Amino acid sequence: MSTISSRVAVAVHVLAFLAWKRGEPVTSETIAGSVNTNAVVVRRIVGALRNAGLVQVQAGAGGGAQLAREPNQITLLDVYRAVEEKEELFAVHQGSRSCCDIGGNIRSVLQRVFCRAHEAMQAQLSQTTIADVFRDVTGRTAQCAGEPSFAVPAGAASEA
Amino acid sequence: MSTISSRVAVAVHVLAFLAWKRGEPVTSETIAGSVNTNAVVVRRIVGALRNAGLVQVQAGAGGGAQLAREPNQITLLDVYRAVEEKEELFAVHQGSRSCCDIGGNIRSVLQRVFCRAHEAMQAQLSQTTIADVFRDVTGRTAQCAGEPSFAVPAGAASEA
DNA sequence: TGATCTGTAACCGGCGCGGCTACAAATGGC
DNA sequence: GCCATTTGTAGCCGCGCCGGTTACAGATCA
Repeated sequence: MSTISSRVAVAVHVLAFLAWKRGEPVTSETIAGSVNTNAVVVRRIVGALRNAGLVQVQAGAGGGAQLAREPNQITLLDVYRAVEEKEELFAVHQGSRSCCDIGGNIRSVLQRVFCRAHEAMQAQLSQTTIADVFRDVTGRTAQCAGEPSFAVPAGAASEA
Repeated sequence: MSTISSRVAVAVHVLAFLAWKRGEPVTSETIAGSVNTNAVVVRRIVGALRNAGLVQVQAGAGGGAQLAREPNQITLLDVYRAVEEKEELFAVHQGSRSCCDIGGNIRSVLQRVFCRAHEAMQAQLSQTTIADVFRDVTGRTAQCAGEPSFAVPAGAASEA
């Protein structure tokens, strides 16, 4: 279980919405209407996006949030890092150091392997921008192929 | 936050331990000593590995778990899929369908993008085997490629 | 000044996870 | 057959994260 929190998805939604309402400040209440959540939740996420320099926010009457960059200059990796401050994707337990070679040394090995996997995921995220998402969302419900193929020799080990 | 549960890390640890105690059944109590956790937790994870065909388990006196494949025939992707039945890595909210184009269509777009990222991570996991982990942990190469007793596919549950 | 909007703290309920106990069932030694 | 060992699994608990909500101070503009 334990998925990555929906903050990433909500943040992408917010940025796509701001790309739509280009130029005018949008209030957290309005955004919350599209995202279908609470305005405070939106403000929390917008705050993280502001800290990352992805949006500009102005308080007070007539205020709201706007994009701080061109949509094609914001990758989903930027968004991921802005709202998910986790540094490790995989949790690693603490092996028993006084038992055997395995328990004493496996932690660092696992951290290295899992870090590579995490980086591969982030590299893929960096290939998509808010502009891409905006185009796919607004452009006539672009064909949603639900079954992507797998470019991995995974079966090699699972049947051998 | 919300990391992937430590079950993956524990499962890899268990398999590396079984690769070390090659040939003899190992009890959940013994494994728990190396992993530094509870025996029931180990049994839960070993059960998942058994369902995935990665280990053989025998109940009763003198029982325990053994590898069901060569260590170099078990990838971390196999392990990940065995213990983490989650199909989606990223949680995606439900946008408001009655608001605008964004809220109504973003869900499928996000699912597609996040699915690609998830697959990239899995592809990287498939590049590492239990034999690799065992070698890195112990500094030795796994004693593989000489043990014929392990090629038994399914029918022979009891050996020796 | 008053209305609007952000920023943030505080609290809540839900849920996944790991640790733990307890017990039935399977298994092998005697 | 009997007993010790071990798995399998059902519960229960506490912890921590997450999203939802209320409340309120500060900023901003007409």
